Amino acid sequence: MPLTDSPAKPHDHSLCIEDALGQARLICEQRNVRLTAIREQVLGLIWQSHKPIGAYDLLEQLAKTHHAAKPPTIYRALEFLQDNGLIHKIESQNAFLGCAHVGGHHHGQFLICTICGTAQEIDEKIVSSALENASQAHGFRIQSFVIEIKGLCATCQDL
Amino acid sequence: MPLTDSPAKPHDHSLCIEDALGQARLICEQRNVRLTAIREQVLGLIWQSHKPIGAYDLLEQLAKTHHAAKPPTIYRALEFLQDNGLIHKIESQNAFLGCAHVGGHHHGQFLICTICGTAQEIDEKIVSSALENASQAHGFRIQSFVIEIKGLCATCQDL
DNA sequence: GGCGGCAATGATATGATATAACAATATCAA
DNA sequence: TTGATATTGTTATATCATATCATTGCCGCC
Repeated sequence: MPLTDSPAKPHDHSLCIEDALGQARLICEQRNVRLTAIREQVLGLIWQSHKPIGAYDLLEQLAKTHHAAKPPTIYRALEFLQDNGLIHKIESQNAFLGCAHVGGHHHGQFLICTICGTAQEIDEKIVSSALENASQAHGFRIQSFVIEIKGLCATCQDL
Repeated sequence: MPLTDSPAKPHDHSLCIEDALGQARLICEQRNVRLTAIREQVLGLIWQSHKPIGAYDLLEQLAKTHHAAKPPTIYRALEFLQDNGLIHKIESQNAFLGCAHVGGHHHGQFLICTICGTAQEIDEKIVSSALENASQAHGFRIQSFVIEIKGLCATCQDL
């Protein structure tokens, strides 16, 4: 069962990527949307790292094989991937990350290490229900949320 | 007791502003840092709205009375105000908001209305302890966090 | 008071992130 | 095949943010 839940643990990351791409193809087929070559390539580039990656860094990578790539090329692919729940944007870094829980509801919770830069996506019921309770207490109805927790991952604490 | 906890409730907002500026002067005196004219003016401009405001919108306002104002002018003031816990940045909007709980620890929790744009700062123990629990479960040590909840405020739900 | 050091601001330039608008091409169903 | 729609190409520009160095202001110290 690849798509390891922890970027901190060592693992064969090429399996993560293949798995993510495989899931993406399935999802897109189910949703009847087109995972075109550009979109798939961008998703692959995003999955090559457990760190969020910026749009212009992606562009630089993409441009190596796709000479015509320009900012809109990347941003369109990113928009598509977000709309279909395949990636998340880390708002506090203007950077993008593969979604570790495709298919589910789509607001992530992220643990972002301030040393190594990895971002681990979690999906903790205790967090979402706390948000729900707190919001209700203020008469507020949730549509979505941004949860970005900064600190030290297990590995970097031991350095 | 001004500095109302809910921008949704009607209130005399000029009191909010005066109160915020008064608190800011106190804090800066205590911390032995200078709340200069520019910094105070920027803080006042930020407090004129319960909506997060962008740096260039602030610049436009500031420039009306301060002809020399340029982007660095604003960003320096914003940095100072953030460093001293007087404002927050809303990461998902690249915009700034007065801090409703000056003096305390400094990561906010925000309820942001997708209709009217107001952002209410809350400080719910249930949320912070849920984040703490969830992080610990993953061996992660929290340094700070970004919590931005989007949805409908009480007022806009009734429209 | 004047002088030296540091904090704050001025000024210019540029970097980094993101989108608008329209043209050209590809895909696919009828 | 053709027409409708989605995708990509292309150019330009909007928006957000910082680097750098010069100048000014503040304040303690002699």
